[in-house]
Amino acid sequence: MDVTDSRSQTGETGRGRPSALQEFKCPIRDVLDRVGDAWSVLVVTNLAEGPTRFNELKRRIEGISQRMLTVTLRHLERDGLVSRTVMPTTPPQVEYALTDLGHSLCRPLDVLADWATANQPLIRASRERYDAESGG
Amino acid sequence: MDVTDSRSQTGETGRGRPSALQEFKCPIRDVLDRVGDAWSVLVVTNLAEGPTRFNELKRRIEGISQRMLTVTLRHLERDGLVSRTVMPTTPPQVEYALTDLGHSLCRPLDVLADWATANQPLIRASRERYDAESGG
DNA sequence: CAGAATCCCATTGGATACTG
DNA sequence: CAGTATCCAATGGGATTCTG
Repeated sequence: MDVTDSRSQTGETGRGRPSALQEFKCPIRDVLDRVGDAWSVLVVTNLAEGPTRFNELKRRIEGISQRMLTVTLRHLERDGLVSRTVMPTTPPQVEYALTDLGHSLCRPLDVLADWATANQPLIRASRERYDAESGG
Repeated sequence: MDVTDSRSQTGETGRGRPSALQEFKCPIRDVLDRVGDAWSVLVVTNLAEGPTRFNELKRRIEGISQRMLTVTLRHLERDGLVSRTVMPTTPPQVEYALTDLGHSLCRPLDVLADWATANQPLIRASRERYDAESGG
């Protein structure tokens, strides 16, 4: 199963990915990795509005597969960014919510999003210019 | 060759990855992707100190492969975050530097890094707790 | 020095089917 | 509803080799 991360404790897979920076390169890389993950950001953003149930999240984050939503939520829960509450009903309901730590991430995320939004036009333009010069 | 991104213009690979959010999900995702990329951040951080040549970068970002440094620099150049200057010497020297846009990214990056640094202990602790409960 | 090209395995992640 | 398990295609990225 690919949900378990016991691998990440050895820090060495053999070849695969660097794993290098994970340990000795940049001590905060593993934290940043979660931000780089597209789905994680989407999930955190959605949960910022309030506690949400599994399928509601799945519906809102249109395009995410069931598997990735599960995996992403597990990661966020493991990191203490998201809490998971099971309601003993039939059928069972599970509610996900941001923890305080999770909420605290929203600010840095907003700063980054603001930068991205503000500079997206320049970046897009730069890409078109680059592609035009390369291709022609 | 995997350096070309003509794929990203169609926005559809067939199955592979979502590519979904790339276009219609989160318009700034493609920008954020660059931040999520471990190497990109490392390169930008290093260039923030001043213009640097290829092999000097490779030496400083210990662990990066030649291929990934090339690919990463191309991406950053395409996005207009990094400039590439070829000095007509023998042997040729190529100097990479942050553009104004590249420099402007440093602030949001710092904010994020500060958050990561400040909260890493909590996250680590949460992970250990989670792993202990799951494993035991 | 600064890359480009090739080879190839490891991880990613969608699709699908099954469970409590 | 809220997952878990399995299968498999596509991508990521290190290692290696070759060039101007």
